[in-house]
Amino acid sequence: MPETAPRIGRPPVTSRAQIVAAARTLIDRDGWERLTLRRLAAELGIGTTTLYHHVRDREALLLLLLDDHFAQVELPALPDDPEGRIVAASAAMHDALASWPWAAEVLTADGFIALVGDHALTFVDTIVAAALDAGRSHEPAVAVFRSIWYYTVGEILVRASSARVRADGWRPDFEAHLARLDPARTPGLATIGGRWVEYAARDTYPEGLRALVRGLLG
Amino acid sequence: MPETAPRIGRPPVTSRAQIVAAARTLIDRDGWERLTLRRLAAELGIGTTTLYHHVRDREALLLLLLDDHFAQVELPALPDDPEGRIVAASAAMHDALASWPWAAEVLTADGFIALVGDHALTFVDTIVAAALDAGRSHEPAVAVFRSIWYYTVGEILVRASSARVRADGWRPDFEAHLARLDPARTPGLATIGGRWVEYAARDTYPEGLRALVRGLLG
DNA sequence: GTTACTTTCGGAACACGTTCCGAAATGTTT
DNA sequence: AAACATTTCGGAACGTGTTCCGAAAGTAAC
Repeated sequence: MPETAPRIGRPPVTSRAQIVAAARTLIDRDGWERLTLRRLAAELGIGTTTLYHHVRDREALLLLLLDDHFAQVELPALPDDPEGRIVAASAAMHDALASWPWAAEVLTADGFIALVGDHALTFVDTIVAAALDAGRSHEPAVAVFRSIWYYTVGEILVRASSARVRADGWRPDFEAHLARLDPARTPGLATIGGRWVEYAARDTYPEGLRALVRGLLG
Repeated sequence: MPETAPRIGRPPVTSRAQIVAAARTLIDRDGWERLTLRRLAAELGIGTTTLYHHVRDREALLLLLLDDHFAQVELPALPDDPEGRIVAASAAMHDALASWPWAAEVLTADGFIALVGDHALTFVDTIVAAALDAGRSHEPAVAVFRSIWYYTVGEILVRASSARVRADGWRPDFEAHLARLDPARTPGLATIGGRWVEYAARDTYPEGLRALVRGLLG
């Protein structure tokens, strides 16, 4: 946009890009959980309130960070057939998210719509376009993407949650809870028992994805 | 548990059940978004800090509330074939969550494992047991449940998010963002455009579920 | 009755995200 | 120069979830 409008008023002391950059610095130095708006403002040498003139929300900032991460991820070479393209793009999307330690936190910030930032849309589009190619009409194509998206985010969240459960103390609690189930009332779960937790920790994304895509397109 | 241990020390002024009941009262009276720990303690006539001796966390309280809701939901009559059983139980689980206006908030509180409270397990078990019946071994049966769970929660979250987007002002933002897409870079999304938002608002859970289950068991 | 022990209670304080609203800094007009 | 319009800045304050740690209230032993 080469529009240089009248440019009236006090000039901004900070840009959105600077904020994102400072946030990344802060995260790399002190860790994700120490990223607060106050600390971020201090890092930039501005008042905390000022952040709100550049970013709607803490959540909006997180989405900017997520998109910033997606900007550095490349879509791999894709197969020709639609199904293969969907699988490859989904796996790339999954890996991009899984390599981001704080993805779980951001992904649960606001559901699943606004989350799709500018750069992530490349991945989204590949999947939607492939579903269209495979003969789906508009609404079903979007539905295909959504199912894949749920599965992708879900598997990441479950694994993150499983890690947190292991780190805190209450993994024994949960396993004990499973073990204490009444086999008459919940025979299936009683059969599985503590292995539930074990399974949740295992990354079986690719297999599940292939089955899912086959079902969606089949 | 008829164990009556020595019972030493100061007797509790409140029980977990009373806390949950008070929370429900508060929600019914003032709305979900006004449920805070301070107000809850005030409702009970106890100090805010005291809540923490009965409940680990705000999140733990939400999970108790969710389970309390599931305790009032009945599993419908189920077909004989495993696939039909899975579909029916999943739909019941979905309806139970969808009828809970604050489900989205709770479901994103902590991922997907601890979330499965005591009463909800009836639904979980029905699905897992049916997958076992359909010939799946332990780990795949759990994987089947997880895929269904992701889809169920995801569709609820998307619809909740879509409603919030409509309520706030930034639906136009997002639609405009979609409309502004470069058709060369994202041809699929450019084709779909603003209808994305429209589709997200539509409840197509049953159709999607049937396709999903067919894929998972096929 | 006194002491010791165990458990629950809750006031005070902290950091957080967020909002109100007035101050500050610029471009434009007179 | 001066007044105005427009935009950004940020201090103060609110309500939130959460933790520290000492006070309170009971039971058991002496």
